[in-house]
Amino acid sequence: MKSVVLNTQKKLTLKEVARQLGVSTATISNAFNRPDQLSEALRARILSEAAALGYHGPSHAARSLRRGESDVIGVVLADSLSYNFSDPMANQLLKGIADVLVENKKQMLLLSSRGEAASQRAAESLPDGFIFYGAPDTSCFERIVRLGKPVVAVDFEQEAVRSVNIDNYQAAYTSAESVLKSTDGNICILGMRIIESDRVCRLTSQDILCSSQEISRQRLKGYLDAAANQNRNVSPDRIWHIPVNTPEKAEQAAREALTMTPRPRVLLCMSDVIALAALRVATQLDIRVPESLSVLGFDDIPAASQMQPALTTVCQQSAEKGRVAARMLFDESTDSVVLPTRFIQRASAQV
Amino acid sequence: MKSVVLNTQKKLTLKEVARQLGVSTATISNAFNRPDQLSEALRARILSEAAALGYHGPSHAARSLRRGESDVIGVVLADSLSYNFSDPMANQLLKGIADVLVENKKQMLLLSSRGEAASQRAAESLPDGFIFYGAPDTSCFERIVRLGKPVVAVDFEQEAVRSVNIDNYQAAYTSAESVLKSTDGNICILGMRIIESDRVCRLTSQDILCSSQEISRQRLKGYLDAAANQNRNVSPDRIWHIPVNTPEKAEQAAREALTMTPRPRVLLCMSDVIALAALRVATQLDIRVPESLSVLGFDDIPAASQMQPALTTVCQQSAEKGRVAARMLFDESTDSVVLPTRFIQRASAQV
DNA sequence: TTGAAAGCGTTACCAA
DNA sequence: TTGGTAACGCTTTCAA
Repeated sequence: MKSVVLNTQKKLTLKEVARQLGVSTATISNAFNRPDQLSEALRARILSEAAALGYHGPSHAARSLRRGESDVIGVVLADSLSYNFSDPMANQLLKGIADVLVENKKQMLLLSSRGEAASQRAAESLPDGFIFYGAPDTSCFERIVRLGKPVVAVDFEQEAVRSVNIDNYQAAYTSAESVLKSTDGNICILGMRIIESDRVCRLTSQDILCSSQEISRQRLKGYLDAAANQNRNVSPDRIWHIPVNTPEKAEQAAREALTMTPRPRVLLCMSDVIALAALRVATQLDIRVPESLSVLGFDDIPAASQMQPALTTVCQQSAEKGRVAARMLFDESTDSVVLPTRFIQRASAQV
Repeated sequence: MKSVVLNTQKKLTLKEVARQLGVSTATISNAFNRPDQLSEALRARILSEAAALGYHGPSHAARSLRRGESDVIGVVLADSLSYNFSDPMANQLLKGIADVLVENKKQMLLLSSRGEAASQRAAESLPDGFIFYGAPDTSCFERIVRLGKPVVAVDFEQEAVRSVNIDNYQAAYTSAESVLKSTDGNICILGMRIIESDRVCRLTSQDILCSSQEISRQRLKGYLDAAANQNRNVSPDRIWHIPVNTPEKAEQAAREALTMTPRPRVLLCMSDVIALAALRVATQLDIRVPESLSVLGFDDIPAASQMQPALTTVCQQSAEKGRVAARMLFDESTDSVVLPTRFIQRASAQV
């Protein structure tokens, strides 16, 4: 990359500034890093003259090589950055993390655990600590954990790494129970990433058997147990797999579900993005909510309460998750935590 | 920060690995950075043995000190990171930037131009280039520009710095013209950050006079000119200032506007966030859109087309803005560009 | 294909 | 309060 030449005739280093100001390098360094090590007057003079010279502070690379710290925290996202920026939950999480990083004077480097190996690996040694959001690529995760720096896992669990989670099973069970208790009729379940497939489709009885710790599986189990508890069976062909949590895919699944016969009376959705899509499809199909259809969401994203009708859902404070995770990075004595969730009853499903 | 001790008895450096594997440091370095400089077999052996030893690649700090490049790009946001994560336009922009950075094997460091000076300044020398989103704090901007590294400005203009913009005046003028042409009656304008105030309020005639290059001012001028062109005057007390582009503040302003007498027949909103809030308030007040009220937005965020009724608005491809800006960083021969916008007619305002 | 050695720009120790 | 100086871990040139 070419660079604009300004008042710089040669590379301006701390050493050079020291020479020009007639003081030692240590003094310049102290002026920038340890105000208490020199007189206020001298420091002021150095700072202003350095700026006049065009020197705006020590090189980050040299500084962090020498100190062994970069003041940068890496946030490793399970999916591509691109995807995460359009996911409301990820945004809330990042927001929470950002708040705490600012408080602690750290900067935020965004990484993806699916990132192209070679190019990203070089950057992995930069941060002083890591927050992983969502179950990452295993090799990436292990590599980073081996660095021996503080690591916090959000929304998944791994031995020897502290984590921030919610009880997905319990939250799903409780919310579904509340809704089902007061609403008879057929049930459909819409969830993201239940199986390995990149298309919207229904499950098979085989798919149900597989159990795992993944979020979607936990929620599925919660919904199914709540239904079973009322002697209501949900057959696999009434459960939709949605490959990615986007409005487009969700609408497709919702349309399939709401046009099947017999039509469902209750839609249990594993995310608000899905539930909101379902509400839109219901409107298009002239199905009245909650009179003819109850819709349950999960997450409580900002749009959930703004929707008409407002969405009944489970609130998980994603920003708070981010804050807690970031604080764990700075306080190594904190243990893993399971954050509480709250069932929020609004208009889309009466209780 | 304490660190977990694993199979590491002492600090594992490239040099140490070289010693243990019985080869030179240059060879190890080449194994990681220049595959063509040694035999495939040797490289494979080195990589695997190094990993076994617990060495996962060169230190970023040392590497970037030596090379003078970090492979990190800084994205400097005008507001706090926290705010940007809840702004749909910012998310789209970041998404676009992320796509191009991944292609070019760069990592993304998030900075705020309002960030606490001291803590952030140290990190400012890390990136190889910068994208500024939104008019930044002047001192931060100047400091970074002086670094002499590639810089691209998005949504504002500054001498000597290439930028990516849209024509806010024109877009506002054209869209307002289309809507006003077919709809008589009173007009209200709702915009964010028109004046310096942290409360929702109406403008005064004095406020109108001040002109600036800021986005909101440009859009305001566009709306006012389009109205004037039809001999329709919009008095200052029919123009609302909203301090921050959030649904809450926007709803407050929309409620004030929609309950005033005489009630407006047209609402020109400077963002979709505001326009969508207005649509919700209209629903609450039983005002029919578009029969009794036309609402015009700006941005075309994803939620705009999902709303009932769908929002008539101006599409500015924010993700594309991000992509273009990022590409400019890597191709210094590109000049500033003004991206086109498109008027999108949907249900909230008939044309 | 490999080895030796010279910095890259700082910080922090120790002495003055 | 200040100044010299030895690392920090790596890349790259040059010679073998």
